[in-house]
Amino acid sequence: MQGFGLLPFVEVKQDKKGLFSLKGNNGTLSQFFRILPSAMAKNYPFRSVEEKWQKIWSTKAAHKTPTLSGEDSAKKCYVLEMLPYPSGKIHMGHVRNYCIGDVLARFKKATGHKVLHPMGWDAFGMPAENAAMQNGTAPKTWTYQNIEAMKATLLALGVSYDWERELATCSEDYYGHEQQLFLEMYEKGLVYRNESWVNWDPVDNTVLANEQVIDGKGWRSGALVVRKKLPHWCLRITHYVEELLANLDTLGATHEKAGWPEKVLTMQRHWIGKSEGGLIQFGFSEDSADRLKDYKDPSLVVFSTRPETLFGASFCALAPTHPLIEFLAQADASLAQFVQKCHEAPTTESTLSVAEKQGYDTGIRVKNPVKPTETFPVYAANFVLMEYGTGAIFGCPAHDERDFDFAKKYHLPIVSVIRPENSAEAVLPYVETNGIMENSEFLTGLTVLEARKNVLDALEKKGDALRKTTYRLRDWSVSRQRYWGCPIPMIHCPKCGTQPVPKADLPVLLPEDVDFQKSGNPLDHHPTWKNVTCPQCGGEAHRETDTLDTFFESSWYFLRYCCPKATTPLDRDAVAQWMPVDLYIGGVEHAVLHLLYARFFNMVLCDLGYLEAREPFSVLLSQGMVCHTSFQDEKGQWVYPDDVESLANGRLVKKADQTPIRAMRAEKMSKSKKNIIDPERMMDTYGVDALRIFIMSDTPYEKDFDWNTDALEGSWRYLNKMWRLCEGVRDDYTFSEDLLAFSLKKTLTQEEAPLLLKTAHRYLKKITQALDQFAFHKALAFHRELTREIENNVGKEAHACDEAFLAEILHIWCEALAPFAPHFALEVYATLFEPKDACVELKWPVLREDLAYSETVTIAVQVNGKLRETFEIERDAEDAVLQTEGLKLEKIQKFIQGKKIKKIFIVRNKLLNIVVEDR
RNA sequence: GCCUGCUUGGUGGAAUUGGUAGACACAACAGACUUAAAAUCUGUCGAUUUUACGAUCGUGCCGGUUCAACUCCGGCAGCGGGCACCA
Repeated sequence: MQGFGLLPFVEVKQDKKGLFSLKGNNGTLSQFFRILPSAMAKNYPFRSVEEKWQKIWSTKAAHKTPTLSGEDSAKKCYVLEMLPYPSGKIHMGHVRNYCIGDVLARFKKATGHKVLHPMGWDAFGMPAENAAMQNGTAPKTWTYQNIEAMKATLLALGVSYDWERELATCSEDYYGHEQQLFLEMYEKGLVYRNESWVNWDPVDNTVLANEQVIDGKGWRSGALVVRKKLPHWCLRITHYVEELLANLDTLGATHEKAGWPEKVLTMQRHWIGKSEGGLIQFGFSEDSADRLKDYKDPSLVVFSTRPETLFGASFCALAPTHPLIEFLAQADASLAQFVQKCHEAPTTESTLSVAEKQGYDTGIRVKNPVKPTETFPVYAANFVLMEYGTGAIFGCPAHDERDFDFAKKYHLPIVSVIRPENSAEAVLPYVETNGIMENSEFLTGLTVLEARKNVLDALEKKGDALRKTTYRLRDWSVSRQRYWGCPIPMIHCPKCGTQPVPKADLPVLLPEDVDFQKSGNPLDHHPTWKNVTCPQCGGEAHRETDTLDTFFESSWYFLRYCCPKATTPLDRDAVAQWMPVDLYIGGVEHAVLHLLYARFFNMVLCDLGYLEAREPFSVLLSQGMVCHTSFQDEKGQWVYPDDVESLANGRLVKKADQTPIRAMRAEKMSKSKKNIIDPERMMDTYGVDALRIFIMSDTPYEKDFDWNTDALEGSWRYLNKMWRLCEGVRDDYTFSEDLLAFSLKKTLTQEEAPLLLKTAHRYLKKITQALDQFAFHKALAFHRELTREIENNVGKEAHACDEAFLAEILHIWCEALAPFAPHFALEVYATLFEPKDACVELKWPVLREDLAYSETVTIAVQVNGKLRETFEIERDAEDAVLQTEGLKLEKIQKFIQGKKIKKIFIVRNKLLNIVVEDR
């Protein structure tokens, strides 16, 4: 039957199953569509498909890590996602993280890499103890219950983890080995015990991290936090500071290779905070000698990065905890009072920074080392930190804002010693370092940098200075007065002092009969656990009751994944095979602490002989947060998105009582603001693959992601549409097993290949490139375009595209989707090509590079840089041909008529710009 | 305050790294199918202007380089992130 007149050309055909379909190729009916009984227009049955493939993966051990032989080493690929804390439920942030990791792991595996893709649990930490205090569940029970629940969700998500390598950091096996590593570090001199100031909660009897101090009060007890000196176990991360800093330069991304984001490298550089300067000695003035005759040091040592400003110095300021201040306070009650006041003030660095600058004139005076006739006062000051430099500074008010404020407050002289290069006088404080020295005797007239070198040379010669580099980074205090952590394997003996636990006695196990109702560290008031005999003298001794900071566990878990069953902490060969991690994916919130500690550990373990690669993570992908609008009711209470209803007039009300709701801006999903979407509910409603596709769509991985359930539904519709497309194909075609093999073997020229095959290869190339650049959202956009091409052409071109070619096209289409939607892709693959389900994961399609470009190109024609017309021409046409063709165009003629052509610019295969005289 | 990013339709975002701005989606609107709805399919969707063909403007703002600028340079504004008495 054929149409005529205004009716489109239509062909009605009846297929094998007796269904009718219409084919048309008119503009209004360009779509191939099918008349289907409503029962046939069914959706992708995600539940059964997911269940089926997850079962197959598990029984066939599809995600087991391959063993590597020698020649495989170039093909190894270690894909790692930051291990989660088992808080109880998988949240959307996790889903995003693990989807990125899984797409990469599956893509790498499909392209022939030998992939290690493990998962585990960062299982020690406070929430488990809080749960114990609140509901009496033992931390261990609570933690393992959570692990079980979260693991079930991850399995349901279809993430390709090798679960045989799963580890929980709270297991004896893991922390026992960790204790051994701790002892080896101790033997190497990398562990020491130190007294330092901590935030102490006097009600809970525990140390608080800075983040746990809120407005100077303990976050749990509400008690006023005090500073307390406490013995701590510390790790000498500062021994590695130069390497930690220098290697950052090698980690960045280049044209040739991916690397770490520049942002993270910058943050680590700042955290390390290297500054070069000098230690400068200030002698005490003669009139102070009397008060200082019993003081241990004959002079005051100050660290400065700006020694060239010494001629403008007018005071020294010391930390309240500086030994000189402590010494003077013994004889000066009001100084002691001032020091006391400083100690009581809120103690976090952020609250310190807003506090007013306060000083106390000690009455002591020091001599200016470059001008010994001049003396100036020594203050105790609340803004000087004992932890940085020497805990003492000299102030040059003219060239430092803080010193300027201080000098004004206490009426100290302000003398300019640097003037800007181009003007006679600076607006003070002048803090720039480009300038010329003035009022500085032998330095006057020099540039700042010359003066700095000069003055240090001069002072060093006299023995009054020593060049020195200081860092912001401090040694890592790993002690926590907590129960649910790795016990520090040390013993305190009243006779022999502190002794390491003999390695044969490891692991030091956590006791399980613990009382959480008393405040303080449960290990400390356990009746028997800490009683032990001294390994040296055999006398009565007691265990260290501090446990390790949980960052300790996360600093080496990625190494243990290489050899999870090893009887030593690490198996050198296995680690050498897999390390470094090729792709590390996680949240940017770990940019500094975790990633710095892990790098440090990696270096230490190299030096302990466990591995060779000094940097653990080659490429770091830091993903953005998952955000959602948060809602508040009239009373300012947070409301779950699920409890909010949008009325026809656009207003928002509470479902329960129809009271108005206010929508706040989108921010990171968090329990406290209730702006959370439960991944499991989304998986139940739309299926896992829809969720996986959605979370990888639209937004680049590194940016924050605004949750949008409508758009998730769009991904679900996309899967249904593809599902229907496949049903149509199945009705029309049967692909024999040798068909594809035949097609792939065949070499094809541009002329032989049907258009759709060329299109498929063009998109395959784009999708592959996008994935190589981690542009997942673009890969999916291209896949949608490919789907549309297939949809628009498969019916129409049935005779022009024989079955072998179509088989190849559909292979590309299905395999390119597999990393994103593995269940769907496998099911489609199985129903089209592989009815026996023999295939448990798909290979990446083979690209026919020579077909991946079309033989014609569109040339844009511009006149004076403005687009006026386009035309089609065969690829790689000569410039002269392009020019003639372009100038021939009617529209172009209109624009250049009667004007003189000045110049013509030609970009091969792209564009033609005709520059004419403009009148 | 210092250091960093970022700024493109109603929204998320593309743009082969200087060469056709708005791919692909979400939302919205219109139409087809349907008794109706849902689903599905089709179309429209930066602004101004034009009956129409089209034209002009348009990538936070101002200026520059260039045949050609979202892209490069200089200045400004806004938003986000990191660090914050660091001597």
